[in-house]
Amino acid sequence: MQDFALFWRNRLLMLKKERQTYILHQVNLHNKVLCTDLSQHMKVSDDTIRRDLNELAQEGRLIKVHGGALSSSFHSTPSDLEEIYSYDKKKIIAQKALRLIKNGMFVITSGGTTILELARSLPPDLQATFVSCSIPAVLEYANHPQCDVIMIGDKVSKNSKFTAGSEAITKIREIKADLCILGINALDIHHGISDNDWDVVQVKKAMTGAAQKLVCLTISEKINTQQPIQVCEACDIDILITELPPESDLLLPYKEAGIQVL
Amino acid sequence: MQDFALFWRNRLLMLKKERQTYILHQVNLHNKVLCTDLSQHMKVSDDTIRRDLNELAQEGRLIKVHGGALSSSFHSTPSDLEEIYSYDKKKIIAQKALRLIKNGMFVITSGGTTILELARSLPPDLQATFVSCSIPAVLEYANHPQCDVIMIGDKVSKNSKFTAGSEAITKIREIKADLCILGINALDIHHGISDNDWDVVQVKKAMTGAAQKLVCLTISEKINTQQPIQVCEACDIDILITELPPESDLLLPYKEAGIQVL
DNA sequence: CAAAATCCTGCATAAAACCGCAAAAAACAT
DNA sequence: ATGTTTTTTGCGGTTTTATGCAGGATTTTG
Repeated sequence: MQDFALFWRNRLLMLKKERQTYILHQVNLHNKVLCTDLSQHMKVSDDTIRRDLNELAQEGRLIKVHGGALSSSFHSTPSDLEEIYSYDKKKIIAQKALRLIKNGMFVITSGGTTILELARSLPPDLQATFVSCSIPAVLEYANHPQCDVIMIGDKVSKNSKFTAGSEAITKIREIKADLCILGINALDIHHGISDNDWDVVQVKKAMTGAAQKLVCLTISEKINTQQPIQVCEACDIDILITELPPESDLLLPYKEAGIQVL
Repeated sequence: MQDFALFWRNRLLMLKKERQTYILHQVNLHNKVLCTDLSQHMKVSDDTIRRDLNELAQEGRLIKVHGGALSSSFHSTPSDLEEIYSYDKKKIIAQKALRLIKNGMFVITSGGTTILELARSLPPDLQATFVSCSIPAVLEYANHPQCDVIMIGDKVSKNSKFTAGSEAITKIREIKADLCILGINALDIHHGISDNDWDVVQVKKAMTGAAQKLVCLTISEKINTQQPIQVCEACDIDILITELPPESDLLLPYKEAGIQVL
């Protein structure tokens, strides 16, 4: 009977972190959560949930509103200023990445603002084929006069406007591109590339295996940071591009790990 | 199953901020919104909507006027009267088509401005799944708070921003949806539905076979016109929707051919 | 100018957020 | 182990927020 008690204790009491992970999952899935739903669902008081939401909101992982919370990616909000701030950096990154793309190449890319900047910067006389799951990226590529564009289809993940699912991954696995260019959200020498969205990670994982060379684009702020879910090891990266000069100290460990830094 | 309760409560209750985001979205799309429309759509009182509009107006996100609100982005006078006129027709068509879409349905649609208008008019509490090859349409569906969206992937046809090819057609053939809703460019009692783009026709052909019911949307100007390539026969259509009242003379032949006219 | 629609203002109410506080649990140190 | 500190959680009471409703004022419309 002690086992029984233990069972229920394990069943009913969710650790704080467990709860918060679950909350984030729900928020990213449904774009919104209600305090009352969550408290009923995991059998804790409203206050506890509210405290969780406030903490998560303070970390910027969601947006707290009266009655619940909304996904932060859902609503274009204060982070826009920061986006504008790093716009210049992304432009530099895009320029560096451009040098890798040659005529006739087959390139598979992720989404994200850095990739969008790359797509906008493509020289008009380039003739290449781009593959992506990201709807905004595909639209941007489609504006190019010469390049071919292939959209990977599947269920659309609404907050981030990209397709994800087993169909998408199967399709990506059928591809062997010349380059895979990923915009990444966290890179650490030990934890490799990581991200906080399950679907994004699955797709990126598939993409890393779908090309001869793996190129990663990121602003330097994201270097030496981690996110919950791993995409791949750092040593899987072939080329790393940031806005910093290649000889910067921050990048030294990655060079030593055999990554080409631009 | 516990998720089920959460599921429904999420759909019944709309957070204030959620509402306001939705309102802004509508305003930016249509350049105007009516208080009464909004309150009916989201099933809250006029007062609540008015308060929302006032708050948003105070933040400068829109311009409050008697009876509703206008987009603040370009309050330049609606220059193109014809544009507005055909917009009204399409809005009528969209409203009629809405009545066919029930909760839980699986709907496959084409692209085009009429379909876009339909996507924008979906009631916020609808829960359905939409499949499409059209990138603008998918983006529009993805803005809906509840509906699932599936993008069919393939090579992107740049001028019209939709995917087409054998992969897409194979994928469409795997689907059996409740409804297929096509925005069409030409309809004639003898030549059926026709279009002028080879890829569009191939995709539409596949779509007509991928659903139990075929619904066609078109403004009356396109009735009794022809285009070079045929999609299907007129008698394959189950339901025809135009901006005209169903008893209009123009539509008589189609009724006689066994098509339900709305 | 009159009727209809829309708005504002205050008020009532229910839900949600906040504030301490105390108990329980977990982590830590001895 | 055992006692101490820290963290986490739930509870009661209070304050704030969100929303609908009723009326009278105001605007639009024909």
